[in-house]
Amino acid sequence: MPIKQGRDLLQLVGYQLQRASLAAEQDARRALQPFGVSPAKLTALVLIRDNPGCDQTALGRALSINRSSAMRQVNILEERGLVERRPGRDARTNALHLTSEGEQRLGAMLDAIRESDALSVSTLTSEERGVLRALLERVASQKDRSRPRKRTPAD
Amino acid sequence: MPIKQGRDLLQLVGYQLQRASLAAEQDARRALQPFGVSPAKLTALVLIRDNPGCDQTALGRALSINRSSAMRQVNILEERGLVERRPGRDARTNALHLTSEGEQRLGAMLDAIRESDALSVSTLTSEERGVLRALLERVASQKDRSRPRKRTPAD
DNA sequence: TATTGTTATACTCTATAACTATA
DNA sequence: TATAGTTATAGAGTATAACAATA
Repeated sequence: MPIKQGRDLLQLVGYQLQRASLAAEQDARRALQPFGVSPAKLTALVLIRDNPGCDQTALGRALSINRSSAMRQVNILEERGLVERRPGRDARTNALHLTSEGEQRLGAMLDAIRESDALSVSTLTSEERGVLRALLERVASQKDRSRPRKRTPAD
Repeated sequence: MPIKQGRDLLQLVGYQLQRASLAAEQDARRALQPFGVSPAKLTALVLIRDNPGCDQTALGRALSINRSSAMRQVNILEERGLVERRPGRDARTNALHLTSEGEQRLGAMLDAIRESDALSVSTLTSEERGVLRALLERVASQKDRSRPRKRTPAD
């Protein structure tokens, strides 16, 4: 017998967000499996491609992780030959770039993820998808989340 | 200098879902911190309260985790005196119930989470929140996610 | 002093695989 | 055979705290 989700959960936007996000993430993970990367790593690759020469700390901020965690991700992408560290704007920083292999593979990954994304929301009309994306963008980019904000994720 | 999110990311509903979900989850985590539980554990508590006597495997399915992972969560909730295992419908199964302390604490947790949830979507009108919840529900409960589905999370 | 990268360490959450005891 | 619980183990992802080099 299946479990009931009562009103206390269903009324929470955060609960629905989590469930929808998890479902889409699993779809994406499956689609990216042949490439051996997670959805988060694909995001990192796209950010590096679109911000060539960025440093690890900035990348981490964009991914909502701290620079130590960002380093780990970059290490993995570098080991796989997708990303390289070049000398940065000063002697402390690395400039991140995709390798040519990284650029090539990323193209195929994006094809796969676009297909998977469409499947994740295949029950919505094209207009509804637009509405959803716009509402989500407002929630995600809401600056004041009340409460004392001190650090950006934590560091 | 901040990092640019190009169109390749912004056009993906899954990307926006993940960002909005993460933001709301962090809000929830902060709100629940005084209670020492994560958002996922709150979900487990509500599901147990609303499905008294359910077993661990069913709980896991509702949480999209397998029975081994469900066990770990129940162990923690039991250690904290919020949940108890009683004899189940047959000798293999446990019947999960909230303790009286669990019921009491859950009430306060729900107050906190409702407030946090409202803050997470405070830039949306009440109507927009309803639209968002409805759209998310359809994405989350979409049954056919194409591709060969065999196991429910994995087991 | 502040910042970047780095390392070591630990924690949370999840999964897999195997075992047991039931059914 | 199939199912529920359990255990041991491993992996991914993140965090904290320190340190060195540089600004």
